[in-house]
Amino acid sequence: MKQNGPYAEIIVDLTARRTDRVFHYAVPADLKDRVKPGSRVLVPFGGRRLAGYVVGFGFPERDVKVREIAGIIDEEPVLTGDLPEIARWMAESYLCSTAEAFGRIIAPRLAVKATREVKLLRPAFPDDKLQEVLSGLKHAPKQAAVLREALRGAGLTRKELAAAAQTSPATVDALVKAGLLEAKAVPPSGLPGGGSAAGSGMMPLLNPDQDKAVKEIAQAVAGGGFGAFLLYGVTGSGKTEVYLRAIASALAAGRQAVTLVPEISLTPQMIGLFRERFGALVAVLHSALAPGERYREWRRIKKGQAPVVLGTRSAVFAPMPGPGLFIIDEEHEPTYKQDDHIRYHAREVALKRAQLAGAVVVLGSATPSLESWLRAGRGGPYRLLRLPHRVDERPLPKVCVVDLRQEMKEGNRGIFSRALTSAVFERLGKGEQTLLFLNRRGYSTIVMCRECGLVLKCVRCDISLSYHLDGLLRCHYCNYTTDLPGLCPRCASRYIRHFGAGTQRVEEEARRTFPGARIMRMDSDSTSRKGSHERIFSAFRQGEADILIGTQMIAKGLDLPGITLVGVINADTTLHMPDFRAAERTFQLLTQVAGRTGRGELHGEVLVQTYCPEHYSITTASIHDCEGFYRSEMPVRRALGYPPYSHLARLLFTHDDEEELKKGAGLAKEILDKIVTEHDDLIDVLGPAPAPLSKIKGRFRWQLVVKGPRRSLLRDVIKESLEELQKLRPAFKPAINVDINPQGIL
DNA sequence: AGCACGCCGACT
DNA sequence: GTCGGCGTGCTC
Repeated sequence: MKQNGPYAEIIVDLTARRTDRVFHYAVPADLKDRVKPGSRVLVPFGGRRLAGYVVGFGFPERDVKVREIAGIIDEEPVLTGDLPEIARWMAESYLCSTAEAFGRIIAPRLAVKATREVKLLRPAFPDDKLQEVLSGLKHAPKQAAVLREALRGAGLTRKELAAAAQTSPATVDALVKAGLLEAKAVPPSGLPGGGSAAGSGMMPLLNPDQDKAVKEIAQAVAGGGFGAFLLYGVTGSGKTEVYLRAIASALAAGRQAVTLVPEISLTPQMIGLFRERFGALVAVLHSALAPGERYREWRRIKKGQAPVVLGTRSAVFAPMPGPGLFIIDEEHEPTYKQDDHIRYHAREVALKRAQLAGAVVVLGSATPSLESWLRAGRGGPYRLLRLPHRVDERPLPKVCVVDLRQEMKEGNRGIFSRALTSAVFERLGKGEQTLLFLNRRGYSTIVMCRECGLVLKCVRCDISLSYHLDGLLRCHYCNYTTDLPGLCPRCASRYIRHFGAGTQRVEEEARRTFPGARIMRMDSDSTSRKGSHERIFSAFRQGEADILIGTQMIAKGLDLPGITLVGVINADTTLHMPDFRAAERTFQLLTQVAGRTGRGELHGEVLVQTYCPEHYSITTASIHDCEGFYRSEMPVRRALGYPPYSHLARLLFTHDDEEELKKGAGLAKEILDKIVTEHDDLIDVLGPAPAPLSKIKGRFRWQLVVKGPRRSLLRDVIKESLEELQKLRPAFKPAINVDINPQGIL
């Protein structure tokens, strides 16, 4: 960053290739002390005023008339440390403007000021009085719930506690007033005196695997250089404890640590766990924070007062002064990839920041992504740490695979197999709970033979063909099309057709099959209202229903100890998504679902219904064999040139006139082909083809899939083609959206 | 992205 | 003779 000149170098807040460069502005005398690198300022630009980011100081290259900065937006610089460099790297890697990257980094709008005390609440009575206190609250169930939450996660604020118990802060106040909860004030600038990092939490003993992992990570952190670990631990193997110890080692080295968790895991219990261990050193960042709270946390992080950061995806941009550790829990989760605006991957950003800062990255998962698994292999850049044993040594649940073809042959065409039906009846008889899990309904319809399980796939891309209203089957990668066959090409059955059942149909059939059972349904329809998601969970946890039917969202995160049976209605919907990650998603989903059961005292069983019982993603998931899955899937990816052996980009073209769109996408293809031949044919351009969702809000969508082994080359080729296309405007009509390494091709 | 400047058709 | 079409070019 240049510091040698009187003029502020500023990137203006515009998303256009032509303006994505430095502009120089004079700094008025009254702002001299406040305009610094990383400041956000207001500048005149053309006829209007724009926000701009100060990136340095210098002189304009040519003689231009320099205007004056009109004002300053924030009291202090917002882009400090490595963040400007990260923005440049993001602009480069994800093909967006620098201003956009800046915007994303400071995104959750930094409101102004608001700095007041935080009060953490904890129970104010001895443990042996608990029963007594709870029985005293028999007629105040809300208060009892609050108290239970306070016991689970010591050190939550009034609002957090209220949210955890699904009540209002007033209930919490009542308990404080009754003297059952006490408030401990923590100044927002709360480094406890003496520099002691520890909160009051007890440290559980480590098993040998955990101990080894902690030692290796701590050693790397102390070393002060870049390093990356894949912490591969089965469900319940105590990864979180390893994280907490690793964080302590970063604090000991005088550095800060960021822990990213998927949205769904950032529960009050999780926050409580961190606060218990690290007290006021913890800052929490997530989307639900009010602007004032967010700003408070942001400032504490920036000043180094809160060196333990816990948050969701965007917390990867937290402004730590000297980051020493980045932890990404459930690193395989697709939520770490932003799927609108700038399509960044938090894992990649964390790795980049760690490289810049000389920090350590820990990627934790029970089912690591293939990308990370490959990198943790022999000769790869990550070190593999294994936690093969569950802390409580409880066995993983038994998984049974039910062959729906067999059901079909024996005349059962319903949604529930006989095995699942009788297993549900068994739970109903014992008063235990069942979870019926329905994978998200395929957004595009696939065609399957119900007798032999054959799914028609593109011979070139190995992607399931989607059935379209025009009666054709089509590959969304390369646009190969074919007619819908009347008979199954493998077994000549007539029962080859498109299919898929929604949650409502499952609910109807469940009500018919299990009369008298209390059934709850949870999907995006029934949970659109905020908080209803949590409400359904808590009602179910309290035994208000026997059967819970739901989609994706119930597979993750939440504890439902009463469940002893999980039924996966149809594993094939995920398995045959028209996406190269379909098998991986299926494996992860089944593994996660299996992790939902047998968490309480009772042990659990999982029944997976499928027409493809011999598919490796199902056979390996059923015996909890992650590595077996990789052994089967990796060669497939390698043979077809998919990630992790290559990089893939999706260019999405949208326009409201379909003809113009097709023309534009075709033109883009020609231009890409031309550039690619200049580059040694290391890159494949597939399509154009209609996107799986071929029309959204009246806008048609077509896509090109570009893949190649080298990411930088892929990016350069796309960049060049985008520039060519821009030159052709306005004759070239469609809007273009680029996603480098998309998680799915929706 | 906006907003100007600029060079050709139908209006007072 | 003027209002306004939107092509193209710049913004410190």
